Amino acid sequence: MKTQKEISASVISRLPRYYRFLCDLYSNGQKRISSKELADIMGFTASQIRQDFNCFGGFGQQGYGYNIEQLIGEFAGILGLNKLKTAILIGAGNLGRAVASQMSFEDKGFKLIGIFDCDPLYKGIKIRDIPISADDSISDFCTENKPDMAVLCLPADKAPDMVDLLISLGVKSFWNFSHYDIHRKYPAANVENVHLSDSLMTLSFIIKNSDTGENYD
Amino acid sequence: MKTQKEISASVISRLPRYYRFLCDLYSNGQKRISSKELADIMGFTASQIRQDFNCFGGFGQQGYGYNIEQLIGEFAGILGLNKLKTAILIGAGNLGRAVASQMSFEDKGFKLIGIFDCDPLYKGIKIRDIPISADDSISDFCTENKPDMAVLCLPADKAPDMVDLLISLGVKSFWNFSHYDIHRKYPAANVENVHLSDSLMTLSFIIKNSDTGENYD
DNA sequence: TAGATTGTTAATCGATTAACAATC
DNA sequence: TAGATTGTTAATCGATTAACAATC
Repeated sequence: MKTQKEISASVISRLPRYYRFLCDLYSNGQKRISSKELADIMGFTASQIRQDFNCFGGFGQQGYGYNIEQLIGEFAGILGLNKLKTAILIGAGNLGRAVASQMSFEDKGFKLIGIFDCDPLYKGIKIRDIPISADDSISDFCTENKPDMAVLCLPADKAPDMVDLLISLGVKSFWNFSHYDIHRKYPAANVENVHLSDSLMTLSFIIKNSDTGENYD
Repeated sequence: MKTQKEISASVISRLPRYYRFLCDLYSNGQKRISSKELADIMGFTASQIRQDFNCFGGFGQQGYGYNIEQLIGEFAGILGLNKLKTAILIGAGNLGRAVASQMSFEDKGFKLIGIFDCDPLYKGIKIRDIPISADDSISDFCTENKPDMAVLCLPADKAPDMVDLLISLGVKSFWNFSHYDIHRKYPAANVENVHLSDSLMTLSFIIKNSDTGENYD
């Protein structure tokens, strides 16, 4: 097993995109692709694509290009999508329910095994066959089921205590939709933040700057 | 009005974060901050913060630091949050309803003025006092109300036609939760993509690499 | 074989960090 | 004034692009 060393943040940020575009191409029936062609589709340079791919190994063939099906397999491995990870959802509000019902966790190797909310209103309602449970059952559930990851869809003010609890119960990874900065207190935790409001502010910035006549594409 | 020139993508990506942290500090009652202190909180270097701020002007005072309230005002202006932009939501499924009901559009200068879905099941249901309308009323609505931005919460297969329609109706900006690549066909459009599945794959990658013993924080 | 395209090294470009004079 | 901290220039570092020999 080859040890990956020092993959830069820039490269990492492009990996899911490669996977996504390659899956699209494959489902359109395409079998092979050159770095040049992929570059045109994705808006990168061919050089960059070859550099990125060669962080992980020589997947191509001179004079031919890359086999798309093989590449998809390689990237699935690189991203760890084939590795089973159990997940729980904390917070069954609008966003939590949307994430639980729409996100294809399975495609990424995650299995959702529990949903929790402090509001008794939701208790017993099922999403994808998983009943929403009360917050106070989290400890027992985690002790028994040892989930790997928690999706945090709860308000920022409730997040700190919840993270303390989950960390103490052995949860090491977080998909964090709240605005609580987990890394500050727990630098060793695996954290991926989703800040929808940051994204909307970025759009606001883009719009403002396009309005002033600066071109922006 | 000073023309902004050449703000790099790296700087832009940090702007919402600055705004968010500064608002937090302000709501905690803090009045001033030095680049050093902000750097410690945000995990940046003080140098970088001063460089970033000075893309937009000299907001600080030697020997004192930065006035937080003033900075928030500056960043609101930079991000265009004070500029009113009207928005419509396309797609009132789980995710669309979550975004419509939870996102504070107003804080970012956006006003949600219409919600549309092709499923007649939703017709008439109100979210935040805005009734969900049928898809076929979009043309008339846009002609009359000229929305600036559309939030796309519809499936990728329906996105291309919808974007064609919206562009033809004068919509120039998109907050795009679908996986359709708008920029490819419309490079001049203002687009901010939200790819939740990319984010989840990134977490999968982080988890996989933490498991192999590589440390990752 | 000839043509195409990779893998990889070298060159360029840009972003981050360090340093320090200016100044509040 | 002395101390602190900015604004800004210079140095470093890393990422992207270009080039080309290797090879299918």
